[in-house]
Amino acid sequence: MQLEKTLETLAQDAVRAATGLDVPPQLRPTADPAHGDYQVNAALSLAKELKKNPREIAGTIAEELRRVPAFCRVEVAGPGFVNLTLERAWLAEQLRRDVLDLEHDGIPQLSSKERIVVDFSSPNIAKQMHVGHLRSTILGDALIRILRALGHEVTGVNHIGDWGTQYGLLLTGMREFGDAAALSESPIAELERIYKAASQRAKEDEAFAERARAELAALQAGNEENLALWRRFVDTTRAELDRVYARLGVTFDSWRGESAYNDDLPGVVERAIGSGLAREDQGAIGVFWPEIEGAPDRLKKQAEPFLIRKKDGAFLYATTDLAALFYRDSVLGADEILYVVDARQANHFEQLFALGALLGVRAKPHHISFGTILDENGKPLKTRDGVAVTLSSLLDEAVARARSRIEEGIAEGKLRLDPSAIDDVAEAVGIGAVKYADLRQNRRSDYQFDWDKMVSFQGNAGPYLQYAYARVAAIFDKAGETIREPNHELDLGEEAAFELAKTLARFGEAVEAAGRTHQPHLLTDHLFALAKAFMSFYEACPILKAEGALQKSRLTLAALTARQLERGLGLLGIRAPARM
RNA sequence: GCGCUCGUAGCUCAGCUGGAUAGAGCAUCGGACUUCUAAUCCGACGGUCAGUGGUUCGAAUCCACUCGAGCGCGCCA
Repeated sequence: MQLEKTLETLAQDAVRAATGLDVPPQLRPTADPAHGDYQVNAALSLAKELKKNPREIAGTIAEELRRVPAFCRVEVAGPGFVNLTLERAWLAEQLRRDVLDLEHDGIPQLSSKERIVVDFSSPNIAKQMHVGHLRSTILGDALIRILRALGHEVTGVNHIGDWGTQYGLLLTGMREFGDAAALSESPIAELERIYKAASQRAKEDEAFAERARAELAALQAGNEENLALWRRFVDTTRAELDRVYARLGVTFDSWRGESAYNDDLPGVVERAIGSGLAREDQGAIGVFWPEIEGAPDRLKKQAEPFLIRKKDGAFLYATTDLAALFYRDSVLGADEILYVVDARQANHFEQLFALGALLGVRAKPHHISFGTILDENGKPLKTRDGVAVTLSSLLDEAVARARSRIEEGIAEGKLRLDPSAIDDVAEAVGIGAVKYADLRQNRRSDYQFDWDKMVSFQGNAGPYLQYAYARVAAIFDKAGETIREPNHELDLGEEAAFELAKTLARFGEAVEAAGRTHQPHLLTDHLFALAKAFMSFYEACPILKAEGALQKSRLTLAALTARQLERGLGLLGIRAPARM
């Protein structure tokens, strides 16, 4: 359920009844438990408008709130706060709806469903995926899962870099010194080798460079042989990428990449020129913002144009992006388009979106920007030799560290895990830790990657949540029930049970807020609070040793916790093993 | 030069539609395992919210300036 939203509605009704004004009630959780569970602050800001003493206004609001069964205590305090204490029986009754909601576990189903396209991951063909792709991939995947859970119709697109000038070098390089066997064996490594050698050769050997340009021109003109070889590059790379995605548990609805828009590019430029927005300058074609009526203020002051065609007639990625924007708007019929891309491209997207709007694009685009992954010294994460760390080596490292911690735990008798399950659990914990470490942080800021912190497995980290789930799952193992069975009356008399219930009752709004604001860290924050509340409950309120109605109540709270943890982790793309 | 993002506890970060004594994790210190799994729990310590001024009954949050950091800025993606 959405506890705060529910209470806010009740409070707004009370404020309206008390003052005649339909204004936000300013409901907030209290900072200090001595002030109750929630407070309504509207009286303070209404004082000026109503020309009344804020305490007096608070008094009349409190009067209304005392009639609401959700609260057992309503008090005016300080300069005009209205402090509210939840009626536990009411909360128990409300939470029962979530207990019975086996389909959604309390996640609200939005009435205004939208068609959303999410553009994420987008690696280049013929290159290893590296840490630079990590955030986009797991952030995009989590957002898709969250938005779908809320009822939106979502299409995940991998806008791969499968077209461009590098293919001239690759085609020529492959023919002159490529190794067909190596290309089949480990395609990306071979393509990277070829590309490196070819670009070096092109600098030293003008004839080679000329051949590469000719092959590129032939490819773009539709030469069959070149297209076949290019397709081989794409397909073999794709197979290798698929292995990384499978490991991450990430899937796409579409792999429509740059090459798919190739034929649209001349038309896109024509359309921009025809509308009077783009013009020629020094042989190139672009949009000069100070000249554009209706352009956003900031862009009006920008001297640099948004170029969509180079002076040699070639197109740029701005052109491709514009073509993709049109396609997603008119062909896919998107209401919203999310671009999960590095913050450094903010200016590019600002211009792309502004131009799209001026050209009549109806879909609402958002740049879901995120910061750079830094090392412990605050520099962009690289290997010792200055190369970007590959994604698979990073995952290998995480899983290896998880495995050694698991083996340690088993040796110390602290973890109970069958040896045959170690591989699987290490994979789930290691990869879950990588994902959680990223998702738990506000995506806008850069984030410092720290192996020790991430794999310390203590506190606010993925394994903590997985451990909480494994603990609760073990109870149901022993009880011989599934986490979907118990649906008994709740008794929230004990503090730990009440605290847990309050957290459980906010799961729905945590998912909703994470989706609405495209910030998965709002969900990780909530899940951590939930796991923590459960751990306290677990220590304070034994379940299997309890009896009668009390045991049933505790079992039901534990069951709902397990369901929300499993589903919540699932929305982040993190597995929850039943044993660890 | 123009623009964007950001400075919160020793470290890594939440909080920023303005509300009571600024939160969490890690680290440090002290307690709790013949266990429903101690990757846990309970407690303690720790902050002039970069600085200055302003708006307000009230500012970490809004505005201005200063200092400091990162990033982006015509034919790469």
